[in-house]
Formats: sequence, structure tokens, C-alpha cells
Amino acid sequence: MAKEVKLTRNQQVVMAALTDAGQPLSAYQILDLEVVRDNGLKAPLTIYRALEKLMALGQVHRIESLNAFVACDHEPHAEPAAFMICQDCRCTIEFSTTSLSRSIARHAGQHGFQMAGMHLEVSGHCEACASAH
Amino acid sequence: MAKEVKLTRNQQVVMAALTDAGQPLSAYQILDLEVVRDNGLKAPLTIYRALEKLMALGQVHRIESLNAFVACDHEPHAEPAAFMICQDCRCTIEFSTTSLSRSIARHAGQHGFQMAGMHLEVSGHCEACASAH
DNA sequence: AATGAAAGTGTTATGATATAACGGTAAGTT
DNA sequence: AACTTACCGTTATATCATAACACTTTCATT
Repeated sequence: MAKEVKLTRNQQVVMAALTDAGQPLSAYQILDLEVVRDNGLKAPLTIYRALEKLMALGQVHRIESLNAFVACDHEPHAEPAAFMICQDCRCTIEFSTTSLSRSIARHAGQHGFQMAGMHLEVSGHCEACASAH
Repeated sequence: MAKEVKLTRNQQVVMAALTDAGQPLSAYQILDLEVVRDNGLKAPLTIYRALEKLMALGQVHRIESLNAFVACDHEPHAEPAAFMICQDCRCTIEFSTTSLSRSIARHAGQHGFQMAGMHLEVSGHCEACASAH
């Protein structure tokens, strides 16, 4: 892991829930999990606060098109995120954008736009779902 | 224009509001505009229904990260959309993804993912705002 | 013109997502 | 200990989006 930051109890609980899920969950879906409620988290704000911190640490990313949150599946990072989202099983695959973001930044520059960050979401069908029709 | 589809009154009102605005507006911001209310549109659902149609026609696009909608500034299209969004003045610049989406589709394919569509949002500073600091 | 299908509309209610405001607590500086 | 900073619990509220139902308009086809 890049940088061991001590997470608070609430943050650990939310992080564990997302890691276990292996797919994006909305804040309210997290809130409804038994393992979360049993740990005393019972208000939306409690979840959102934990998520906010986890996103700042790059351990969780937000999927805009789903209004949901997903555990980062490799090194935590704040770098531009990109996701493939299966329309069938809802699984997500995160991929790196190092090369892509450079070319997009250049493209933006041609429009006089100074790029600060980017967010890419690709929808479609994952390998398992595509082969199963 | 690609295909002249006759818009209903509600759809025309919403389309005109977005075109006039020249920046993304939320459904409720549209609803609150005088020009919209004066035309008798007074319920959220009325706005959402018009937006749904306009998006299907490719004349309006949704900006996920803002929960807002923006008028398409060139040929209406259903093609993968990409936007640069100024964090200062909130203006958006839409750009084409024909070359980009091909390379992303190829990238996805390497992960066994069959791409259906994509949505790219670049945040940063537009030329005017960047030069004004 | 009659008729029937499809799309659009108005209205009310509700669901889903997210944050504001306030006061209190925990943990680490110095 | 005093101070700072982050975190937390609670209540209320803001914001975004859709369900359900009955009615109307539009328009191709008979």
C-alpha cells in the first residue's frame, strides 16, 4: 500500500463494505448493510463523511453515472479515474489512464482549456456477461 | 440539422431555455426560469419528460458530475459525448470523440469488455478563466 | 371523417441522493 | 493542561428523479 493512513472505525467499516461488495454501492445501500448497521452507523451523513475521506485518500472512487461508490482495486490514487461498467451484472473494471489522460490534456489544450482532472465511464458488457449473451 | 423532428411545445420551451443558458442547468433550475414557468411548465416531471425526449434526439446531453443538462452545440448526435467543464464559470465545451472512442474501445476489448458507450468529463479552467487567474 | 395506436400531458405523491447546522468527542501536538 | 484539528451523532432539510393514474393530442390507416 502506498501510504498507511490510520482509518477511523467508521471509515474502516465503510471501506470493508465496499471491498466485500466488489461492485459499486450507493451510500444508502451501504447504510442498509447489516455489517454496517451492526457497527452503529445509522445515518446517511455518517456514510457520506466516511466516503468523503476515503475518496480523498484515493481508496474509493465515485461512479457518477450510478451515483455510487466503488473500492479502488489497486494502489490508492488520486489520478484521473476510468471505469468500465457492465450493464448486465453491474461489475466495474477500473483501468489506468496515464497514457489516455496525456492525450486528452493535449486535446483540451488545443481548445485553450487547462485540464485539472477527468472522469471516464465506459458502459457495455463484461467478458462473462457478453459470452453468456 | 440532421433530422427535423417536430418538437412539442414543452420540448421547445426546455430546448430554448438550455440553448439560451449556454451552460448546464439542472432540471429544477430550468423549472425555475420565468420563461419556462410563463409557458405553463410547473412540475419537475414535465421538465424531465421533455429532457428525456431531447436527449433521445441527441439535442441535449447530460452532465453526470453536475446532475445537469446542456444543449448540444453542434449536430445533434447520439454518439459518445465528451465535455470540458470549467470549474470557475461552469461553461462547458463539447468535443468529438470519434478518434478517442475508437482507441478506448480497443483498450476495453483487451480487458474482454465489449464497449457500448462512453461518457467523458474533463474538469479544469476555460481559456477566459485561466487567463484571468 | 371515423377509429385506434402511440406519444404526450397534468397532477399528486413519493422515492432516492446529498448536505446544513449544531453541539459534542477523540486524539495528537506543543 | 491548553489548543487544535479531525471526527462524530443527531435532526432537519435540500436537491434530484420517478411512480401512478387519468386524460388529451397527434397522426397514420381505414
